[in-house]
Amino acid sequence: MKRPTIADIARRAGVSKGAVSYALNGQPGVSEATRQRIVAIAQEIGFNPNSAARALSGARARAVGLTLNRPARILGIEPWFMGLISGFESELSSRSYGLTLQVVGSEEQEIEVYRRWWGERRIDGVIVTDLREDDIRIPVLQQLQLPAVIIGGPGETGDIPQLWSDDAGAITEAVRYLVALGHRRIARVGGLPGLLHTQARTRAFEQVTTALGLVEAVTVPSDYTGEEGGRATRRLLIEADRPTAIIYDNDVMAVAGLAVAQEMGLSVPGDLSIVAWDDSPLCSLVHPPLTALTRDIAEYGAHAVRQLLAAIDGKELGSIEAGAAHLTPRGSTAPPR
Amino acid sequence: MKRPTIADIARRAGVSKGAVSYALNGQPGVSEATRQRIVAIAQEIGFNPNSAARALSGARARAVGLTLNRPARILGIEPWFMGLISGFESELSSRSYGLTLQVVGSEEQEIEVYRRWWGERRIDGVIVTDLREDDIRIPVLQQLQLPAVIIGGPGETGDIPQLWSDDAGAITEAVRYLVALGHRRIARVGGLPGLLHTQARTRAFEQVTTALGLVEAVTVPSDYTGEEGGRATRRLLIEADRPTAIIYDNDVMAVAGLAVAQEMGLSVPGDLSIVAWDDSPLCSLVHPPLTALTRDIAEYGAHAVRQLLAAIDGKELGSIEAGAAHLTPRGSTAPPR
DNA sequence: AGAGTCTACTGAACCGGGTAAGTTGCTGAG
DNA sequence: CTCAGCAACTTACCCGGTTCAGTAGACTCT
Repeated sequence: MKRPTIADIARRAGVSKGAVSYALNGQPGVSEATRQRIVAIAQEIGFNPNSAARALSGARARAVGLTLNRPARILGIEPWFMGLISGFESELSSRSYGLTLQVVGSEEQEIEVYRRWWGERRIDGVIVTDLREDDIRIPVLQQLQLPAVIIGGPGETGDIPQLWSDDAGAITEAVRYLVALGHRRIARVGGLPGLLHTQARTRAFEQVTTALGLVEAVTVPSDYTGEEGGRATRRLLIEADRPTAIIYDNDVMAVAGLAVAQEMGLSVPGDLSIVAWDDSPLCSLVHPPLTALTRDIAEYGAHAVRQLLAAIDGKELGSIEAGAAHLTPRGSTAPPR
Repeated sequence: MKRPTIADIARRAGVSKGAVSYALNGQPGVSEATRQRIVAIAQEIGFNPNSAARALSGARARAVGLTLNRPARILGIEPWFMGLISGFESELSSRSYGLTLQVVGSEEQEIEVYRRWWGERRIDGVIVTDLREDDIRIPVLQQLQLPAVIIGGPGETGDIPQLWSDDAGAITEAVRYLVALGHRRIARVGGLPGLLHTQARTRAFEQVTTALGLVEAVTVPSDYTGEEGGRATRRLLIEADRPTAIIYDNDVMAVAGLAVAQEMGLSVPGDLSIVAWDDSPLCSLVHPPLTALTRDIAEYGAHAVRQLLAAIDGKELGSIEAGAAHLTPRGSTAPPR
């Protein structure tokens, strides 16, 4: 089956290629009657503009890129990325932009992918996650002048727009809630310590626990995986004065922590209360269902795409703070026995 | 920063554009000395061929497409798709192909996406999942002559190559194992009944349970979500002669089933044994860890991509049966009390 | 020596859109 | 009547690769 081109439409409409292009793109230069005739023909023969030809002349690829820097076995179970992707899509598909994905193994590889995408003109912009201190990806993006939006932070990103949420406020709410229930020994199992949003959470956790006079409110660094989250939990629970509540930096570690508690014969929430960061179906799936810090990840992703498309169009929206996560109490939190 | 083109290389090397193209693509027509000089210059200035220009002349977009037909909230937690994607990537990135993703809401929408991708020449082929009986996507793919590989089945797909695994063998192994442990009342919570591989599993489950003389070995249809899986489990466990073992068609439903059992005060594996289909970190995350039917999903995906790239190159590999899943016993199965 | 062959290129067309510049034909003002 | 001005086009070139049809020069063969 041959793909229809604007030349086919032009022939059938008895006009030139240029007129067809003007008509289909809503540009002035054709009469309303001709435009409607051309649009009707395009509809009829099922015309879709060749994206390569368009990209070649218009310099717009109509696609954005996303790299996933996580080992394969974690990706599958991390609801976070898929939630983001769904959010991206909802915004992209309505403007008929594509999403190009690439799994990478390191930040260096990620940079290589950005360079290649840029050189190939494959994408118009990228969405960057996992912002770090002195992030080595930022100077590359600036040098390439590749439109980008960074999710995570806040941090120093030069003129690259960011999107972050008020993690400090959320964690403060969670700690206050646990204290109100009567907990005094609260611990936290953190995400990758190198990430800026993890650091922001750690600082906020320290501040609020100090302010409330909680002793031994430690953060155990971890890496978002179930294995590490479980190990960290075990280390916390074998202490003589073990915590009565643990806040986890993601849902996967929280579920792993729940399993460790059960394995050690502790009842949740009787002996241990659990709060997960980032609500996902996973939290409602287990027994007891987990109290979580909920935020709309898909909406978060959609927001990032809107910022990116604006940047691509040359309209800088600047950095934006999205709504903070809020506490969704479920069965995993209760007053300590 | 200006993107380097072959014209830049040609100027610096003192040859024509054509010679540069031959040199970089390993075509005959340039001397070895010239080729090395050109490659060195390309390296030095960081040249990447413009993918649009390439697609426009060579008719190869160097990208493959994947649609995800699941509601957003399920996608995040279904390790299956992300596992597949990781597998795709490992094979695609080594040949510097891209992966274009699109979330869709229905098969009709999925077909629209295929038509658009084809018209736009955005991709060279697609990977199709969730094969159904009399699948309406197949005639469209054939009409468009869009190279494709179908994951799932086996079923009638005309000349479109398929990739499937021996689900019948795997489920037979699981049932035999449970019977060997002493179980006589075994139930199954199935996936979406419309999918061909679900039907194959259902038939095989019926056959093996009949052959072993198990009465009341029912399959409760479900939809792969935790909610539905939990509901189906509850329905099974309130029966007077409730099953002592349940096989679930995916890991998410199995975890939900475990939670329901715990919520009803049943011990796993004491009162109820659980087997999950498709092993993922999720199965090892919960307590007790779930016995699962393990297969290498990433390898499965990589295999599909190899088939697809062969089809794109005009070399039909035909339909292939991948290795069957095998049983990984963990703490969720034991002899019934 | 002259014809034929081969290597190593060059030049130009081509892919399918976008768009600046040019060309009509018509209207209306002076 | 003439000419400016405008709408409604057409023409032609551009994007950056690939590829086919030459062609110059070296080399071989008789």
